[in-house]
Amino acid sequence: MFIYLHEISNMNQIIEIERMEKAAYTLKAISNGTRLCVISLLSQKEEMNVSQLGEELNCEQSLLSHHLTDMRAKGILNCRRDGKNCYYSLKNKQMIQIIDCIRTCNCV
Amino acid sequence: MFIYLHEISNMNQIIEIERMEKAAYTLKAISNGTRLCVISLLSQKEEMNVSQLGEELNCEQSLLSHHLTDMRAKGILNCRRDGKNCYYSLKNKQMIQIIDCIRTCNCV
DNA sequence: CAAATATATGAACATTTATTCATATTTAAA
DNA sequence: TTTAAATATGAATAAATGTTCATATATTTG
Repeated sequence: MFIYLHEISNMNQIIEIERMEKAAYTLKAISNGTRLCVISLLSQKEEMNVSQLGEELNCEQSLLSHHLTDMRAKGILNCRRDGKNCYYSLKNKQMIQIIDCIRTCNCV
Repeated sequence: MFIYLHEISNMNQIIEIERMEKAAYTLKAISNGTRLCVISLLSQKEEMNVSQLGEELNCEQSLLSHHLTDMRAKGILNCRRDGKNCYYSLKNKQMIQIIDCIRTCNCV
């Protein structure tokens, strides 16, 4: 089955959709209270290990680990092992902007 | 059952968690390719009716309607009826910032 | 090496979100 | 005043996310 380009009403629009899909993928990965708190904490503290995060967030070990593992898999966090501990940090400092944006945005 | 304030390790943290939960609520409501496209379009065009949005987004009528209704219910969009048409617009212009933020953020 | 600590993993289940389909509602126009 | 157009709604289902629990892995320490 063939698709002719002229049948596509607006090529730019299609590319925009693709970008928005990609953005949605990242947004989904942070659209959760616990995850946003992790990002917020890491925007202040550069690096924290899982136990530290767990204490601050009052989040059960396994659940937090799942969140962290997933955020890491989706390119939001970095992880570095030091002995028994794993230190997480923001992969992309820009992510803080989203938190700031949410903070200043009067919708929140 | 009583809760004593001194048992709460960090009151600010708790408030932060609450804020992040609220932020997550809004973020969830926009963390979808189609929804982000709606916001993006409305950041350029002020107002669009459902048919116009449907054409641009190549999205089935009922599905789009569900998205719009939900975004409206969650305080993201406004809706105004004019004859047979319903015109949607951004309730909060600030929402554009999130789109911009996503655009410039190199994570996307 | 055995025990303890920190963290990860996988499976099962619960909850949310997305999608489809059929039908209802509203308004305009023939 | 029936018909068509634009949009909404609800129920059913599918797919994605969140949560829990039991257990695994890695590392350190006695």
